[in-house]
This record gives sequence, C-alpha cells and structure tokens, in this order.
Amino acid sequence: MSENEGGLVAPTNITETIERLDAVSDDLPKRLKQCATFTRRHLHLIAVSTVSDMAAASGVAPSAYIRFCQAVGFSGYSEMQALFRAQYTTFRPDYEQRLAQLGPELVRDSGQLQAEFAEAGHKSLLSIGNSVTNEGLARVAEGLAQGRVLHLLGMRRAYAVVSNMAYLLGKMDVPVLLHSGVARLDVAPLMTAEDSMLAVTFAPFSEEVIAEARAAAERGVAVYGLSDSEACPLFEFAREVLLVHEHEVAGFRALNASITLTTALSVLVGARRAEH
Amino acid sequence: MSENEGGLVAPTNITETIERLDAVSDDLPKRLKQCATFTRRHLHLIAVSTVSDMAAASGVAPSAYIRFCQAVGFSGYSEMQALFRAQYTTFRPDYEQRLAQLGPELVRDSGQLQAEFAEAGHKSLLSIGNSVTNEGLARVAEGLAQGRVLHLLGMRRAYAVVSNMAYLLGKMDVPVLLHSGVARLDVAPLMTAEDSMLAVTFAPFSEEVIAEARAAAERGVAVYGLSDSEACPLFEFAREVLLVHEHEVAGFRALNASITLTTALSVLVGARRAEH
DNA sequence: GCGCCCATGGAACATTTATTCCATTTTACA
DNA sequence: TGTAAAATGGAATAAATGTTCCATGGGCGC
Repeated sequence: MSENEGGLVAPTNITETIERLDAVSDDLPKRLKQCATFTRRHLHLIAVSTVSDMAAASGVAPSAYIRFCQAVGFSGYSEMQALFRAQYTTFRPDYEQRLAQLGPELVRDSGQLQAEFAEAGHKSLLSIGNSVTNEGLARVAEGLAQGRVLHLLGMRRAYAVVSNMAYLLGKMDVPVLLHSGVARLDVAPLMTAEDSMLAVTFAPFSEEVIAEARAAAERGVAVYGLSDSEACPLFEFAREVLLVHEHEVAGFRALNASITLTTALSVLVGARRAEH
Repeated sequence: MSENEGGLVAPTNITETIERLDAVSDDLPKRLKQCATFTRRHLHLIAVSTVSDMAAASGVAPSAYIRFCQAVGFSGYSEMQALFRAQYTTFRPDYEQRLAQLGPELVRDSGQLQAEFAEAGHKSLLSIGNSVTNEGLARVAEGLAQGRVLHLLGMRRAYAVVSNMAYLLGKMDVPVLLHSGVARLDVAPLMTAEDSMLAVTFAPFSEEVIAEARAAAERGVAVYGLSDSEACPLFEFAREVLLVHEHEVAGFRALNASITLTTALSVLVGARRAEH
C-alpha cells in the first residue's frame, strides 16, 4: 500500500489527481497513455463505471487499466474510484437534520436550499406533462412558425424565459424581435398581421405585457401565450395559452418548467421554419 | 423477471422512476417508505453508491432496500442503479454520431421532444448535487453578499441566467448591476474594489465576458464564476467557479441546472445581505 | 387475549467486479 | 539480427457486492 511504483503516494483529491495525470502521462507506455488520455477527458465516468467499462472505453484490457491506476499512484482502481465517489457522498446532508429545519433556517444551509430547489425543479418538470398536451404544443409551434417575424414579450420573471428563446431562435435564423421595453418605444408599428407573438406572463400579471399583447392581437398578429394560471387575461384574446406550474421554495420559484417548455418550443419552431 | 409485485413493469427512465416513486410510496410499509423518502431526495446518490450505502443512509437493512427497489418495479438494486448510471454513459456515443441523429422524427413529434427535454432536465438537476459542494456554494454566496454592488455578467446562452438573477436579487433589494453590453458602455469606472461580481459563461466561452471579468478582477472586484467546463478561463482569476452540467437534446440544452443553482444562490445572497 | 399475517434483519448464497499472475508479444538496444 | 527488458492480454484468483432465504418479532383482526 505504501510502496508502489517508486514510492509514489496516492493523490488525495481531484485536483491532485489531474495534476499527477498530466505529470506522468508523457512517459507512460502506449496502452497506459491511452488510459490517461481517455480518463483525463472523462473523469466524471470513474465514479459510475467499473474497471472493465473504463478499460473498454480506453481501448485496453482491464489489467492494463489497473496498471494505469497504479502508475498514477493509487493502489488500484478501487482506491481511485473511491476518491471520485467521495466527492458525491461526503457532503451527504443528514436526513433527520433536514426534516428538523424546514423553516427559515433553510437559507442557512446552502446545500439544503439547493436540494430543495432541485426537488421543486423535478416536480415542475413532471407537471409540464400534466398541463401541456401534445397537440397544444404542436399547434403553438406551428402558429408561431407561420409568422414573418416572431415577437417575444415578457417582463420581470418572464423576461429570462423570452430572452432565452430569443437566443435559441436567433441561433436557428428565425427572425425574432425581443420586446424589452427598455426605452418604452412604441413597437406597435413594427407589428403586422403577418407576424406572430408569444407573450409570457405569470401571476400577478404584468399590465404592460397584457396591454401590448392585446394591442398586437387587435392588429391581427397571431398571439400565443404562456402562463402559470388559468386566470391569466391572455386567455381572453390569445389563440392558445400554454400553462405550466412552477413549484416554489420559501416563496421563490425557479423557472424549470417554463425554460424547459420554451426551449422545446423554440426547437420545434426552428424546425418548422426550416421546412417551409 | 417479468413478474414482480402485481405485474409492475420497471421504469425506463428517470422521469418514470420519480413518478412511480410518488405513486407507490404512500402505501408502502414503514421501512420501505423510509427508503422512498430518502431516495426521492437523494436520487443522485444511486449511481455512485452500493446497496449497503443507500440502505444505511435510509436507516434500513440492505435486504429491505432491495425489497424497496422491487416495490418500485425494478428486479433489484442493480437494475435501478443501471438506469441512473446510464445518464452518465449514454452520452458517450461519439460526438459525430450525435450530430447525425439531429432527429427529424424527434422534431416532428412535439410531445416526444418535450418529454426528452424534461428527461434531460431531470438529469441536469441531479447533476447539480454532484458537481457543486455545499461549502462551495456557501462560499460564493458569502463572497457575493459582501460586495457593495453585485455585478452580473453573462451573454448569449448565459444572459437568461443572469437576467433571472437580476430580477430575483432586485426583488430582495440587493443592489445589482446587470451588464447587458447593449450600448457597449465602458462599465469599468462603475466597479470598485468593494464590489463583487458573478460572471457566467458556457463553452465556447464568450471573449467579452472573460475580458470584462478579468478586468474586474484586476481592479480588485471579488469575481466568482459559473460555467459548465473545467477548461473555463474564469478559473485563472476567479476566487471560485461553480460548475454545472446541462444535458442536451438533439444538440440543444435547456438551462435547468444553471437556473436552479443561481436561483438558490440568489436567495442565499439575499438572506446574507439581510443579516448584515 | 390469541393467533395469523406481514414486515424485518441477519445470515447464507450467488454474482459481479477487482486484482494478480503468467505466458506471449513487442520494443529497445547492441 | 539477436537478446534482454518491458509491455500486454487473458486466465486464475480474491474480494466485494447483490440477492435470496428464513427465523424472529410486532401489529391487527378476531
């Protein structure tokens, strides 16, 4: 255990492992260098793979991979894997502890807060399937893709959602106009009956977004909506409104469902534009 | 293999697993419910833990944990673990191959695409727990909260992330400055050594963001980072860089992990500012 | 309060995974 | 081109991990 390969001592953390990898890989025989190259680029696989997996992926025999681990300073594969698994498990927040402090102490324990938001995220993602139908999503994508220019409208919490869409659609060469409202421009003249619009607003609904979307609808723009409540005024005039539900943590909501749904929507619109 | 516990069939992906978990956990005996509760909140541990680990963490005997796996529909622990390990290894299929399968049929079926993004979202959320440590997150929150003004920097794909943070922090009365780059202003004069900054950039890294963050660091601003790659230049000068991994669908990534982590981070910063 | 059924934990068993050993091949150098 | 040393792959062995079985105990209905 203490002696392997010239008294080399085992790395004690990931950083050291990477450094060691870089240090030794140059003067390693062919097969072991293959291991080093692959491993360096796929460090994250170690924690979840068997030696055979890593060996096969590196294109060498399992025994060779173990020799590689030893050349790096470990006693074998198990020791190296333990190091990579430790980072996942050492900060395992105790379970009873979590339940005890459901309250405002939540914000003291950063790991726990993070875990709560991840949990809320999972729930939000699950809820998309319950509130958005296949056909509804397809109709919205089709309708938005028909427009000459696609107008994106959203403020406050919804702004991140539409700006993300603007980025994605722009990358796919879809003509988009992100209504930022920055300079309070009157954008009405920019919209024609050939255009389409996606308006995003969450409760409590933004007056400006509703007003601008309504004005657009009155000009003949094909207006679609995204919201988190059936009470949303967009239902009054939009051709279709998609609903999502974001679960909250301590009164705050992340945007998992909205971002995920609109990312999928963007890809669908981009694909349809490409076809036409 | 085909028959276990009332003809239950094994979940085939993470989404299904979560749903099944929620569905069955109510009418599970005491010990198995412990497993369900713990597992539901620590899904990311499955890939890197043994049955004994999970059993111990849940407070039950290994055999009980296996019965739990079977109650959920798997043949045993191994099958369940394989599902969670697959998420790390399925995207091994080479790069070129992935580009080829830009799935024309994927984009036709809107429901399918939506489901794919939801599944990728679940995986991304799980990976936060694996790449961000409790302490790292706490240090970044503390560092950012110390600043007189909090500067937020991010473009392209990262812009939605920082604009969401700007909204959340603003709501909590934290003085933030969102560097939009809109007017190509020279923002350097606005930054002092009492300030803090969060720079967000994903591969391939934005030159402007790196340059501006570096300039800020040189002026003495406490610069922290968020990225998706260990090769990120922010590591060269930032005090600490958080890493997330967003799983992709047909070459596109939603922002689940980034949005969730930064939402938690915003709440932490807000809470710390309120204390001071 | 009695007996039955189900849940539980530990021990035995089976399987998978890691490691070592050795025969064979390759490489380096004279 | 011959020889020694190093590297390699596969087979044998050791260790660990997963799964099943069964005796025990506790809860619930009768």
